[in-house]
Amino acid sequence: MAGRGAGQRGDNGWGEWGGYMAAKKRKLEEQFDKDCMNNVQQHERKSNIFHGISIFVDGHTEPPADELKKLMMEHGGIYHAYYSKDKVTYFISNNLPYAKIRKLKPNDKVVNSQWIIDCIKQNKLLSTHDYEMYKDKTKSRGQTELNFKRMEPMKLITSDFNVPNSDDEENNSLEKTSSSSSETEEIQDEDDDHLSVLDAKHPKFLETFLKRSRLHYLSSTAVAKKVYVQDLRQKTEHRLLIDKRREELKNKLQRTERDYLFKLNDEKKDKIYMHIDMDCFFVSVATRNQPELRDQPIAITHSKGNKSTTSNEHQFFSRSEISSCNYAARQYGIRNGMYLGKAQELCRNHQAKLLCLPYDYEGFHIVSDLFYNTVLNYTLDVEAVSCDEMYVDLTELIIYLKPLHPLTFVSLLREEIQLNTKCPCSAGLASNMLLARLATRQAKPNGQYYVEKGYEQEFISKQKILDLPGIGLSLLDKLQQNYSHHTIETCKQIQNLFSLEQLKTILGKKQGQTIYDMSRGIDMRTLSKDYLPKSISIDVNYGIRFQTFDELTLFIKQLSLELHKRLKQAEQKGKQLTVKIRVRCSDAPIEPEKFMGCGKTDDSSRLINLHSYIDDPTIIELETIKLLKQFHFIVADLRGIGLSITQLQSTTKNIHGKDTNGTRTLFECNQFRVSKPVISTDNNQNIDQPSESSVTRKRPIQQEQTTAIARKLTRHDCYTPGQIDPEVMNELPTQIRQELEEYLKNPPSLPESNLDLDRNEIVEKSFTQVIDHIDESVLNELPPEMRHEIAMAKKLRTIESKYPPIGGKRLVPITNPSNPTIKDKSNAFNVLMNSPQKQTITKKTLNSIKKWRTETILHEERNDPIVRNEQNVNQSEKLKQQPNIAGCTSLNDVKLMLREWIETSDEPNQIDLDLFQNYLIDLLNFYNAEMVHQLLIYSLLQIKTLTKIKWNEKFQILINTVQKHFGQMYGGATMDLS
DNA sequence: ATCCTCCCCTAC
DNA sequence: TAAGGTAGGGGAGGAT
Ligand SMILES: Nc1ccn([C@H]2C[C@H](O)[C@@H](COP(=O)(O)OP(=O)(O)OP(=O)(O)O)O2)c(=O)n1
Ligand SMILES: [Mg+2]
Ligand SMILES: [Mg+2]
Repeated sequence: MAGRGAGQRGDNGWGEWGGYMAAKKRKLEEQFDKDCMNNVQQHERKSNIFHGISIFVDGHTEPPADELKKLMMEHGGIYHAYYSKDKVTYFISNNLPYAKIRKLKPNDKVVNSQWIIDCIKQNKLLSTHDYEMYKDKTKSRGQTELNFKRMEPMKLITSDFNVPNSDDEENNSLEKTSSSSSETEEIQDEDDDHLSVLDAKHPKFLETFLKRSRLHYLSSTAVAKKVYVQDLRQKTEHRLLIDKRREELKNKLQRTERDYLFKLNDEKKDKIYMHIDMDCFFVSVATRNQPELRDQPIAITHSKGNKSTTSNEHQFFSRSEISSCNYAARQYGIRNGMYLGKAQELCRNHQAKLLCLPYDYEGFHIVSDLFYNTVLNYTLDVEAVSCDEMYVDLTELIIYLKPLHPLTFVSLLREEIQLNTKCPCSAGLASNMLLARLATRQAKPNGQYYVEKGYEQEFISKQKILDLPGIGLSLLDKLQQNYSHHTIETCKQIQNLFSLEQLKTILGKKQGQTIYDMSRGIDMRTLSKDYLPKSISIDVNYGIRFQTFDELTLFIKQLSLELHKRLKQAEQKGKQLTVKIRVRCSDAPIEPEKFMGCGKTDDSSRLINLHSYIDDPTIIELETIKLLKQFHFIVADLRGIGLSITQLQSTTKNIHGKDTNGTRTLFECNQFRVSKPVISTDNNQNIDQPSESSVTRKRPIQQEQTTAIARKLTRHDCYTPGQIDPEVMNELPTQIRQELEEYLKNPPSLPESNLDLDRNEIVEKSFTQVIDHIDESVLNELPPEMRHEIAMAKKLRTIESKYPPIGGKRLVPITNPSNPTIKDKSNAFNVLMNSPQKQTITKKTLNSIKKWRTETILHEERNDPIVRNEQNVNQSEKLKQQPNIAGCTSLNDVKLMLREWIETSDEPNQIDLDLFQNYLIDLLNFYNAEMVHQLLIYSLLQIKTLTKIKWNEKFQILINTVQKHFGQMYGGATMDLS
């Protein structure tokens, strides 16, 4: 109460707030209208009271950060998007979490945002004295526990501000953390890392994140290996090397009886596939020089695992993910991908201690290269799967070495791998890839298994469905839905319980067929040897915490640049850009359990067709922002973003992809390529080093250019007349610039964007951005009209209803708006606000629910597959649900709501209008034209009797739209509304 | 029918 | 604390 005392706000204060609220839309309009490429924003200078003051806003404040930013700029101050020790004079925060309070340095001042408001109100720089928070802490460090107790009253004082729900946890964690004597040293050691260590606002975030992300490592190395194998395949030197190695092997082989007995029935048709995979790869690598450790349970995590605890206390449950765990750990039920906390718990139950080792990316590289090269020394019939795994077609090799049992060779091969890498691996052999892969599972750890001819049926029958590649919990769940009386587990059950037709109905045509085949051990795939990328993308769903659109823009710039680099590296350009966002579900807490994680989100994506093949970072950035603006989301709620380039075309290869033997570059990820790969195997027979062989290779494009262009032009209509062919520009030194110029001349069209409406929506978006930060007590004192507006906006976010597609223009048939049973689970607002134009709300909403279920099942319980599939809402059932608006379904309720709406607003808000319009269309689709008719009549009557003149025009548009829809349904008829 | 967009799922 | 990326297959349902 102190900060914004009642006395202060009386006349002046609230008028100002009102004005402030009213001015908001205009200001935000300005902000979003400005050139996106440039973050520098012009602000009208109103005073200079904050001259020399710079602030850093942390946590959730009221008003929100972007408002504070504007206020600072308007009054001569500086706003920093990211904390920097030297530049920032004040932290602005209403509720620093304890973790951050702990790290405050002696001179750091945390000031309540009210200070800024009050300064502006009085038009002078006030002392921060009365606004400082956590003061005691900053004066006497090293006595954290005491300090905190003295801080308590301070917190109480600020209790009329938003207090994060995490507060309690923080309090609880105090005793333990504060007693550590090394606490203060830690603080001093931290420098720029100071606060909010690294979220996506930090300029180095992306770099750091990618460097540390294991999943990024996996993705990038998988591609790298595919490229590597493909490159090698075209090298004659390497083929000679293989011949030599095979010859050597043949000479030193010591055959036993089984070798002489082994025969392929038909050397032309029979196949021997091998799937080979390193055992607990990351752990094996990390322990390859201390194999004595391997008897105890080990996991690879980012967390050191020190905080391991003997209690179940919430705050010590580590959400650091286990990348890989060894077999000693698996014995206790620990699995890859499991949270460390859970693993520690499992260990504790067995009186064991889990050893946590850090990632050794350099080691992974070395071992992975050795692993690949050891195999590739014998054959090029290899399909890379990942850094620790590949398929090999052994047929030809075994024929060459005959008489030889395949397992004899595999034993030798695995021995050699073990020798070279000091890491174990396992291999599965069979007549097709599927069975080979399943055999590997059987073989692990450190073993091999051959599903020989005649044993295939027996083998497949006992396999678990979940072990089939491509079948996960979701698909299994779908099957389970149809057989609730059995627990479906094995392939045998699939064989017996489902006909092909059934499977196709349940899972779709292709997946049905695939599962039908797989459950019978049938797999007709062959090694795919021609690797052609179909998409190149970058996703970040971690550490995404923005407060202003500018911060987001800055991050997009980095993403675009990174994506550009990847395209370059892959020598690809693309014609299509897809932007994907993840937005915090409204029912999800602001901060998820996992630190800096994305939590439960609603996802949306949208693509744009570019008019030419591009890889330019600026274009990517520009288009991304354009696409981004078509979504409706609250910047602070953004939790993830992804850019993807598709419709790729090689910049060096023949267009028709008819494999011009040329030149494929090694698409390697620089972050992880910390040292040159070790290429020598023990036997000193080497394969060319991947990176130098292909990355630097000059490409022979000139000769092919004209034909390439000719072919391309006949193949695609991707060039508008008069446009310079990018293929030609390609070879010019100023290529990028020209491309950009060209692009700017002919920007791709955004089919349904309507500028006016766009802007309108963004304003609304910005408005909704604030509503969460409005305190209840504040709300109550607002004038009725404003209160209503806020209430409506809030409703929109919590009710199950829909929001019109971008541009609001296109009329789409909307079949089903809502389902009350979903209401609490899925955030309709995010889903619907971001719904694609051309899709029904129904579908998107249903998907969202499904996803919610799956995520609950897969993520929260993902290591506990027993807990799944309960409340599945039948889709056809959903279609029968009443449409509703703001939770109202009955005619009377809706009428009451309408009346309130019309009564309290002089002018209808577009969001509300759209909401209503779509509700009416829902009703039509629900064959309740009668209700539509009554509601429209009623509304018109209200507008008339309450003399809301400004409503007429907008409402007429709504009516026209509804009429049109009505006409479509009823053969051109119109409703009589007179 | 087939294509297109926007998803979802799976795998490492 | 923690580093939840990405490629590719495929389905739903509207557009053509
Ligand atoms: N959820 C996962 C799965 C895997 N990986 C990483 C770590 C693994 O070591 C590597 C290889 O994955 P595998 O599926 O081959 O698993 P492992 O090699 O660890 O064990 P296995 O012996 O079962 O192959 O990928 C990961 O980071 N997160
Ligand atoms: Mg493995
Ligand atoms: Mg593997």
